[in-house]
Amino acid sequence: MDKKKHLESAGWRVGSVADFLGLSEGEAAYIDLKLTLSEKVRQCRKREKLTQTQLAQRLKSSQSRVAKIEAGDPSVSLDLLIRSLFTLGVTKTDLSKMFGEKGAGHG
Amino acid sequence: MDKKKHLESAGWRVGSVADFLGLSEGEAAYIDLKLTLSEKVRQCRKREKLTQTQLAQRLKSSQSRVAKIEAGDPSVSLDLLIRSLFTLGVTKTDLSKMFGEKGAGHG
DNA sequence: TTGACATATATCGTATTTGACATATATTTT
DNA sequence: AAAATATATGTCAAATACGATATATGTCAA
Repeated sequence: MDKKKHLESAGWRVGSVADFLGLSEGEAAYIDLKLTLSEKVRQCRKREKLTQTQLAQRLKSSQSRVAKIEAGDPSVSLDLLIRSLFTLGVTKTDLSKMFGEKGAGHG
Repeated sequence: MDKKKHLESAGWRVGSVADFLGLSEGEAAYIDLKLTLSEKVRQCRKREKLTQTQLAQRLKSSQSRVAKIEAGDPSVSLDLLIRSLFTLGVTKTDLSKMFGEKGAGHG
């Protein structure tokens, strides 16, 4: 987790953040994954040169929900995140690579 | 291909092929992914030698829902599937491998 | 500045997903 | 065999995720 490193370098004692918030390892990983994928949706949408409205049409959703997808809003499910990526042409193999890397890959 | 059989027995409304009912390519990939992950949940749970009831406790869910997770029931979200895997100790890297190894380039 | 377009945020009625429960059916143990 | 344990299936009210809509803010060109 390089998010952890980042927090640590900012002075947080991060080994215990999840505990402090009452989050299990699994819950933390789940939240972390959702944030990672929300960034990927924005990346892929821009790569395809689509507006949020255009992506929303393909998803049969709305611009406001796409905005929430990309903002990492907690009301957005993993289902919608992954369907968004599939709709943007991402394959399972591509997704696989996304899981391995993290964020913008600076590190 | 017995995947379709499996899908049908699990209650998915899968027509003869993924096409002529409005099942887009993205939607088909999404359903396929869910089925793959449901199998992984059972594998991982058994590897950990847990009962459905024990896993349900860790998930703060119920035995019947865990049964549905593993049966590939359509009422089970990707969120719950992936939270289950994380709860079973699967890492993002492990998940990455799951995505890669199956159905990536189906005919 | 204005106007046109893109994105963010809030609310709301609806649809889906949820845990809980009951109960049926394996499966294992004694 | 029966008892104990594990898993499957169906139902349902409540929680939550949804698309739609309105509106605010941002961006960029005329």
